[in-house]
Amino acid sequence: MTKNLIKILRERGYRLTPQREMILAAIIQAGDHVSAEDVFTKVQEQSSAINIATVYRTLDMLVEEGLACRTDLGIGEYMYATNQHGPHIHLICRKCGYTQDADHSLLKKLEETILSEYDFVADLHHIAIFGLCAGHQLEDEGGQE
Amino acid sequence: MTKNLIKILRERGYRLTPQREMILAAIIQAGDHVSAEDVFTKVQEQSSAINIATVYRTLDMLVEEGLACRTDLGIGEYMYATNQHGPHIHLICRKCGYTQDADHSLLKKLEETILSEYDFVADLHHIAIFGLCAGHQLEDEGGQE
DNA sequence: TTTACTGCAAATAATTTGCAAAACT
DNA sequence: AGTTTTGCAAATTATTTGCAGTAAA
Repeated sequence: MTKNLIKILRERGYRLTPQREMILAAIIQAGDHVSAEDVFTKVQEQSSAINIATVYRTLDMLVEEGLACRTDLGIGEYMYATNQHGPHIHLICRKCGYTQDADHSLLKKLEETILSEYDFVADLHHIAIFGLCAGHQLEDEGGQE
Repeated sequence: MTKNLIKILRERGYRLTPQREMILAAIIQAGDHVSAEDVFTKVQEQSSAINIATVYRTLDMLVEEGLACRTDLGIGEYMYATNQHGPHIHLICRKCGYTQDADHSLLKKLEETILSEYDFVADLHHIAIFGLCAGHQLEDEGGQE
């Protein structure tokens, strides 16, 4: 896994540094979306010799290279995941923040339609959809808690 | 339009201030998604007596009240629109930022499925979908520009 | 050796907040 | 009058950046 990504990066002219190895390992092991802070913390557990700026730079580089994706889950910070992390939909309750995953296959049709009708390749691997979870579907959505 | 929202706000116990009137008018007249800055600028054209903090506070209040929605279009700032702004999908090219709107009806099925299978009321009125526009669909998505 | 990469600390940039003054009801 | 709302300026927070030192290749 990690080896894979490292190899790709080297092929594309990037240098292999222990920081990058650790960051890659962390984001892959997480097996889920993680924030830059999450990665930073996780890496610090293994070695304290890393800087948050490096985490941001590496993460951005991975996204640039199409090896990871960056998703806004509405919590004020971007979340990252490698593309090896299976595609899915995030359903996020705007009242309580409760998050559940929905099956990605729901989007197959949408993806195809968008491509054929708008000539647009939708990147729906880790889309976030906001709304109301079962426990918060009262009639007055606008009411203050 | 504006009167409508004002009335609703008053019914909910909010006070009517010229600032709020101007902000409401601006966001409604825009007829599209606007940033807090956009609103601020627009309102300043009419009257210079308004502060950006008030714009943010009013916009947040409208979202809280369910009268407007806040969408992240991936440009580093949130965009706002009243719910009177017709629902649609934003297709945003991650290479060039080019944005086009797609018909919201594409999501009807998705919305229904999410509700029946996950008991989740998806708020898909102004969803943003990232991907690649017609001009940027090269085979190597990861290549650097 | 060469040039990319990192750490550090300061810079950004959007948004939020505390508090006293102003204004709606 | 009483309480909400505003303006102002400072605080926050996530992320970015300049630059000199460090380390892959």
